[in-house]
Amino acid sequence: MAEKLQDSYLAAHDQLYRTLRMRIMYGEMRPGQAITLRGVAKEFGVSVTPVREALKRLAAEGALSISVSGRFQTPALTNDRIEELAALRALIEVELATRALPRAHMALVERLQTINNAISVAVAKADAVTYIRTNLEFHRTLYLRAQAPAMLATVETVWLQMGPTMRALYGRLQRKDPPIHHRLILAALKAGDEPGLRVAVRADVTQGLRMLAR
Amino acid sequence: MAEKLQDSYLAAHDQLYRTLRMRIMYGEMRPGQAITLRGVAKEFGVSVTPVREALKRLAAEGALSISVSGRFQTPALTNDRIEELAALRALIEVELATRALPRAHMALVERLQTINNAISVAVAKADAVTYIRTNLEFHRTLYLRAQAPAMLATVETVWLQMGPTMRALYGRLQRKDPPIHHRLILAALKAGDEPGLRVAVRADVTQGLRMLAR
DNA sequence: GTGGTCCAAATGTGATCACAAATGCATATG
DNA sequence: CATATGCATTTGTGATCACATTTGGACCAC
Repeated sequence: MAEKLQDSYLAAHDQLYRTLRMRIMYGEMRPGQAITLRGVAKEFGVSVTPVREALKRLAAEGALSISVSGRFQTPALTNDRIEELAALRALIEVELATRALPRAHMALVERLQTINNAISVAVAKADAVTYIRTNLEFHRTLYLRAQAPAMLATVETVWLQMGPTMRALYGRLQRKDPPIHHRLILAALKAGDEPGLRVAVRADVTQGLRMLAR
Repeated sequence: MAEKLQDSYLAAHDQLYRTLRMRIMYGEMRPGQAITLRGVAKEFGVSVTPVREALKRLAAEGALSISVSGRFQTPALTNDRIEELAALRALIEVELATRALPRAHMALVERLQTINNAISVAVAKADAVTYIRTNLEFHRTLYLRAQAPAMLATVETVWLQMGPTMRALYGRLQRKDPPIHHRLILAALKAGDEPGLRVAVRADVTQGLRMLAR
């Protein structure tokens, strides 16, 4: 099976998948950017076989779209699709936060605050990729406490689909302030305030949507 | 690209994907059943290359699980995982039904009633596969009216993951009656009763869960 | 200049092969 | 009879090749 001795070793197609997935989810690619089998194969020094698997997998998750002739590119989402994905985020993430709440102890809140500081730094530097990555890390860290792997996987797929678009939106946004809703989330977690937490998460998730609908 | 002239032609790996996906979603395979590249390749008269793509794609969607040594098999879900997937169904399908409600005219209700009759026939014959397929067709027909393709795709992925388990559950269930909740859904659609529709959909989706938790 | 034609390069697809690891069963051993 | 050993088979992975289609642009006609 071409696997080496160490457990940490990953098959080539899996390594490719993870690397490309991060690039897409964290906004390192523009919407509509083309990807070719031989281009990726050359960049990573492998043949087209593992690249095909990685790209097909990403396409199956909606991270890439396939043209009628089989070409791969990052998706350029319509406004309707963005609204739908944001609604999905709201539905699932509110549930995940609710399930995490009874397990959210002080140590978790402190970790979230640390991540939030990193988000503020990224905002100050206008570093879009770091902003997106740390922002998603904030959410993922909270939701991991929900002990709901299927829900988390589903919402990560949604994040993946929105990656390139979020990057493009960030450029238009010109953020200057650290995320206000994250503070509301942290306050609700500390207070054990479930209704407040649900409102705060929903607001945070749908916040970026409003500036789009102008 | 090895495609023929007609638009209806599909690439081999896509044809494989759709066929296997239907087998899994509609409960034609038992939980834990093994699938091999060469076995599928031989059955369909193709090489392993397109089979690999189809199986990897199904695995990416959670329809198949991969052992540490790379073997494919249908997933055997834990009770926790089943509860989680049912909760996901409830979240998303209630939203889809709500979005479909204002567009649900009489013609749609009549189509749903026709499908419901087919479900009753399948129940009477104790035909598990037909029951699962027509039951999902009932839901899909309603949700198509919601004009929310991303949500529909997400919930179909959940159905896919539950396929083999639903079949196993059906064997234990020994259904004798046509689905009572579907009648409640139809009544709520006719009356334009959104709260009633939400309750009915949620009950229908989580119904099968209770007999599992015994 | 505009639109059409043709051809070379680029691209995805599927088959085949070599390889390494895992599997499973027969055989041996206590 | 139970357990361990060894070996042939099975299995997934990745590289390579041939092929058909698509793409892009140069070239030409009007």
